[in-house]
Amino acid sequence: MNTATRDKIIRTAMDLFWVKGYQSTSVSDILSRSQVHSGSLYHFFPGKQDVLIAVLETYRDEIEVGLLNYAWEGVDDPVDKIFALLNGYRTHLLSTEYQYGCPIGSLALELHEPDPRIRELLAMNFNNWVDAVELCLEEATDRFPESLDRRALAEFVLTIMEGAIMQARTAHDIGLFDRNVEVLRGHIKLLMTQRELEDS
Amino acid sequence: MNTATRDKIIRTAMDLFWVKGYQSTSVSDILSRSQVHSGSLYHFFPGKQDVLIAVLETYRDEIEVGLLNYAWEGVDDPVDKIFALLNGYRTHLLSTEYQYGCPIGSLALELHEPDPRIRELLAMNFNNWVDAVELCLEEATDRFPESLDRRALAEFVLTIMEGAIMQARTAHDIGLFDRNVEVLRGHIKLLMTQRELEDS
DNA sequence: TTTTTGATTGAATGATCAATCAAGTGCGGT
DNA sequence: ACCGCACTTGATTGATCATTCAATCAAAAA
Repeated sequence: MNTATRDKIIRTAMDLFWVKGYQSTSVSDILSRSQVHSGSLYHFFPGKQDVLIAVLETYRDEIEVGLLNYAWEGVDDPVDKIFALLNGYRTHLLSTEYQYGCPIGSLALELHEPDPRIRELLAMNFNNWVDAVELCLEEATDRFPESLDRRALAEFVLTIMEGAIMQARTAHDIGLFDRNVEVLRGHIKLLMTQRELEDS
Repeated sequence: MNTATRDKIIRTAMDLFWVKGYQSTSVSDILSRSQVHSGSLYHFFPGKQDVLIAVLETYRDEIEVGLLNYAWEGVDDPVDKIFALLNGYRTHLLSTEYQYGCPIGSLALELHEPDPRIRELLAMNFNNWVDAVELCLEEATDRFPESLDRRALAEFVLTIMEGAIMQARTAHDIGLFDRNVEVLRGHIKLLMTQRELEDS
């Protein structure tokens, strides 16, 4: 199988879906940008929806190399890692003038009644993200109260990221992102203080 | 001006945009559902986008009667009000099998490069929501640390709502909503405990 | 009564959409 | 040399899209 063309389609679709969304991206947008002809696209994919599936599978398979390794370069402390991850999205927002938010979050809200496979892939992408944050929390387990529900807090961090991006993008104001992250930081500090009290 | 037809169009569009989103709702969807003919729609609105503008203006104008009064029925305590508001979205999510999330949040993420007027209306809707929560926090100002940034916490509450809906809807799992709200509740309790320490 | 005005009707338009397909190309195997 | 097959080309299809418009209606104003 000629992987080059297939991959060119996926990479182009990844970018277009990210910036314009799924519905607003036409198949011919993908074709003209990727310099591929319609017959080739339909040779590899039964339809537009299957391109989306391939895109979501790629995000799922590349979370480590495409996101985490990049955001965590030079960061060792597990708690710092969490905020480094958030800061990655902040940087993207700023450097693209609020055009690039979270590709998964945007798609999740855009596709209201998605195919079960698509919903599952979206959920899986969220899940992997939460897993990564949960791992950080587990690494730092001795700094948090024993009773902490680490999974719930990891899900909470995803929520902050998505909500902060949504608000900052809508208002074109990075302050909305920063204040949200600051409140999260305050919460995490409070949890750590609580643990210190437990230890003493 | 015949307000009846115009209003029928807006109400129908409100519902369709909420469930299907803006792009996935065709003008003929609005026409057939509202039993209005295309000429009438274009008599009142220059185009589809102007229907969206009217919808967003309606949300903006009716936040009190359409959302707050409903969610806060029989709730007096300002802190309870915040969670009652969140619970309103939870109820909608459940009773519609995850079809109805937050209409503003969905539109905000779906419209990637919106007309400035639309972006402004989306921001205004978020802003009014945050204002309402901030007012609750001000009513309860004596229960929170003096240094509390009430605006930031109100924005944070909106973030939780949007993020929690996004995750619960994607996974079709209300647990994701509930756990997010529980973490927020934990944070607010911690803030209140902090205030008690200040007072003693 | 006649005119004016706002609202309605619904067929028609052209653009754009996702998807199709028959004809071709190039290459590895025999 | 020949074949088989994966891939490419690009014109074409039919559906659907937002929008237009001339004709019509109803009721108030003149």
